[in-house]
Amino acid sequence: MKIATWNVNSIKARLPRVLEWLDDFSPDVALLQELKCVDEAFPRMEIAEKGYHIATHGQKTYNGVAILSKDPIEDLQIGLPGFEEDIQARYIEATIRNVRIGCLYLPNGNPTPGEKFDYKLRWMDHLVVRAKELIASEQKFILAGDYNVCPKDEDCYNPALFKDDALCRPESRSRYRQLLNLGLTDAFRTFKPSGPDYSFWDYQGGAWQKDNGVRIDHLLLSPQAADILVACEIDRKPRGKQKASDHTPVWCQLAA
DNA sequence: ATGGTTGTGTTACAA
Repeated sequence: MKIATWNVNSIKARLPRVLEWLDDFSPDVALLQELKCVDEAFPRMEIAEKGYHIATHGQKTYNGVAILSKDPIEDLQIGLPGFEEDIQARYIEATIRNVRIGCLYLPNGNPTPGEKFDYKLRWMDHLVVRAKELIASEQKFILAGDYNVCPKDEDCYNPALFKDDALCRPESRSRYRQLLNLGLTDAFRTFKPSGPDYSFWDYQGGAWQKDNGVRIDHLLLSPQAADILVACEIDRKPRGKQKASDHTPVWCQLAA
């Protein structure tokens, strides 16, 4: 079972890239972020034609998350449980083939300090609470998406430049580590314990050509899911194409 | 350097 996460930066602008990726990579589950459209505007028909069930949580202009799945989508949950007052469309969760899967788009949080950074930290606190609940259920689960967190300096091409960036701030990193300390596994680091491997490159300044990137898209696995993890990779190919998203897909394979 | 990307949706804001 291949599960991929991809911040597409507008599903409307990215539809040709997404459709060719579904053909080429053929994920069993695709978790998309930054749809930038309401549910009614999601290109449901084009994606269903590729053989996917679809669940979306959209919003006008900003944010928006979706789950695409070859298998039926069960027990759909819209929004982060316990954070019902959040009006931004940043979380969707469902069960697919007996695996609980959360698709998240964490707030960017810049500039720091400020209201946006406070919102990011509050959002992460609620995510930790949700992760604790899922851990207690002892089921196979994955929390994947655009975390907007560089876990360590090695996940950033220029840590000094990002010293005060919300992606690298100690407050963001400590909350990310809280998730790991609950027993969650960073699927990517299971196979590549160290090194510069990025999932986002800014559109500006030739960042992609210079490999000036950051690793901020993650798949975190519960112990029961990590037990059956067989692969995890960053697929750089989509980032090199015309009209690319600024993020590239990250995927893992479970023996399920 | 007086620059600089992309997307949304109207001309500023978010990333």
